[in-house]
Amino acid sequence: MFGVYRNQPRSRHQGKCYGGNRFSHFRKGRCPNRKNAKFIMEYLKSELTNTAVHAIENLFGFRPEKLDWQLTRKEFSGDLTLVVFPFTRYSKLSPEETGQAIGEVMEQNNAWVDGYNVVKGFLNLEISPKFWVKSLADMAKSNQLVRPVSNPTGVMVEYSSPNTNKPLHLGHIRNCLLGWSVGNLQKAIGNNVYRVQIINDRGIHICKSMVAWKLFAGGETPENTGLKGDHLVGKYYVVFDQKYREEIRELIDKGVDETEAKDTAPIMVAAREMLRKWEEGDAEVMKLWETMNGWVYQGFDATYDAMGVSFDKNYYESNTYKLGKSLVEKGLQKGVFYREADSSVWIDLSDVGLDKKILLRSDGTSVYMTQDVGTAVQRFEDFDIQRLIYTVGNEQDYHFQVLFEILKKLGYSWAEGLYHLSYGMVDLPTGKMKSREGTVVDADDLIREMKETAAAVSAELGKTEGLATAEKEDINRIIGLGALKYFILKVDPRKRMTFNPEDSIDMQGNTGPFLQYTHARIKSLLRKAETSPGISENISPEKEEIEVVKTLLRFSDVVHQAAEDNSPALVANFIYDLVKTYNGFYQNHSILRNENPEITAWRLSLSEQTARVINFGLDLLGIESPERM
RNA sequence: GGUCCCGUAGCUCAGCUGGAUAGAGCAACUGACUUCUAAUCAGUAGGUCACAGGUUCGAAUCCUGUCGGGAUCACCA
Repeated sequence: MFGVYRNQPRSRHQGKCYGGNRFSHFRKGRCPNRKNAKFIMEYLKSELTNTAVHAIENLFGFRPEKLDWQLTRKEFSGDLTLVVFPFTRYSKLSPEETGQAIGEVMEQNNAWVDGYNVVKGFLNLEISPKFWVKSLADMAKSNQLVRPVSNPTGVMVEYSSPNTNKPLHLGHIRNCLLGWSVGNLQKAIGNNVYRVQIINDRGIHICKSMVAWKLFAGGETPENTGLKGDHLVGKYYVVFDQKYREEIRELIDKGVDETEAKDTAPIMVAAREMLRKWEEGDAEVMKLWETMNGWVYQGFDATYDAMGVSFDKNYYESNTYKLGKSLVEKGLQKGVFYREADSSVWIDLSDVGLDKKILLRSDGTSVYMTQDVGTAVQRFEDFDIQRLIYTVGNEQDYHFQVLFEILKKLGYSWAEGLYHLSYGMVDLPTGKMKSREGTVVDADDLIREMKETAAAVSAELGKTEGLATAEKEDINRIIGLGALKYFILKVDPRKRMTFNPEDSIDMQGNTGPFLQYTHARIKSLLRKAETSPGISENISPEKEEIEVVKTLLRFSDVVHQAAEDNSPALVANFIYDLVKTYNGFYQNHSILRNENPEITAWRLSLSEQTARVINFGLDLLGIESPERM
């Protein structure tokens, strides 16, 4: 049976880095209630909807099911726009006349509507400045920025899930940042979140590292070399591969054919023997295995810590790989599975457009799928959860399609709550990352380089002069990581993305540091202010200020949408929008140097709420907001 | 070959249940720091939304097909 290990077994996370898709049957099915799909302040919308529905009913004798509201585009005057095309068949009027008729009634009947104009089939309503002033005041008073869901559920998020034979790389970074942020999003809307990973700690890959270490390391340890544990083990995985290829070449030179050479190279034979002993529970092998995995976990912990991600529970494949066998028995009895003549067990999913899939080998052992069936059941027993989100690259789309289908057929009601957060590869300009060609971007290296870049930019701009070294370093860490995380998270998860290690990640424009900078600048403003932020009824806000309020009011809906779509990118793009809008205001209006203290107080309040939303939003992405930079 | 994902400015990306003249950043060019942090702001230039049909008052968005890129279809994980 060992002959089947032709290559390193793949894990949840492979050497390649990964683009998601949204094919999931469940994606569309599970959220029929999409009334919040438009990021428009609910309150105003519902107020206006009532008025508009009445107006349409009285005018045209027909009651619309729902209205199409959108924020008025900048090039037109007005704040909110109602699309009236759908009503023309009832009004028997032109789109312009229809809009005029509705607009007139709305202006008369709704206190928030100050005026209106109609362009083609678009009714643009002008909302009273009082509304925006009131909204900001409400926001400043409220202690929550995101409306909680009415019935919270338990949500488990799985991410990272590495192999234990080499360090984490850029692909894991995307995976971890996505998983972490998706967990944050669920939490933000009020769900209970459990974060887990499944660690592929057994199998031929770790045996390769073990064999190579035993043969060539001369007793090297993380302690006596100063190497991070995961890098040390990864080093010997590379050594194994080099040695293995040497041996194959030698055998081929002696006239052995290639297939046989690959099969009989002594170091590979030794690795297989080690795996066999591991499966028997051989004491010496187990001890080495535990030691080397221990090194790896220490290394992983350091990287997770640097990334700012953590887990509530780790699952280990050495514990779970036999799970699921008893469930197969159950499935056989129910007739969900069937047994072939050679006694292997299968499921036929051709009724749902999928193939046949094996669940037990003819020798009775589990496969990846069996294990995942077992682990899923285990997790729903371990935790009070209704949903389980797997953050795994899109190369495993098919696997999860089959997995979810199997669990449904086994009759688990929670199977409807399974979701594969399928994300795209991270490519290099030259194509895929390949460990053999040494083009893998190491996570630790990348994080370190980002901090160095931040330090260099900081020094060049002279921004942190006069601060203590420790504080400078902390700021550089926050900015460097912010740049990296935002760079990755602003992209739609399911799309593949290109990363060029030659260009360092930018710190200007649509970047993490730009958002952080805006936050730091507001904080500085608030420190310097002699007036406290506050709201006066008499304020008549400027155009730029209203734009900021409008943007702030979208936040809750954006977070809900992002949680529903499992897309941190929506939050990232929103914060960028907010910051652009705020900076437009900041650059054009003086805040502290203002003769009217009421205006200063209002602008400080606007700024304070903006900083609050930036801070909260960045936190959802796992990005810290510096007080100064 | 079957199935699935992707294709928007030179580059990296937005564009939400179909809505107005498809938007940002980078790179290029022009302007704004004795004034709250210029890691900023304002502006110029840059597009047959891969292509062809269809549905619709209206399509980058939905449907069909074609082309291009990728993934997957193991008694591997």
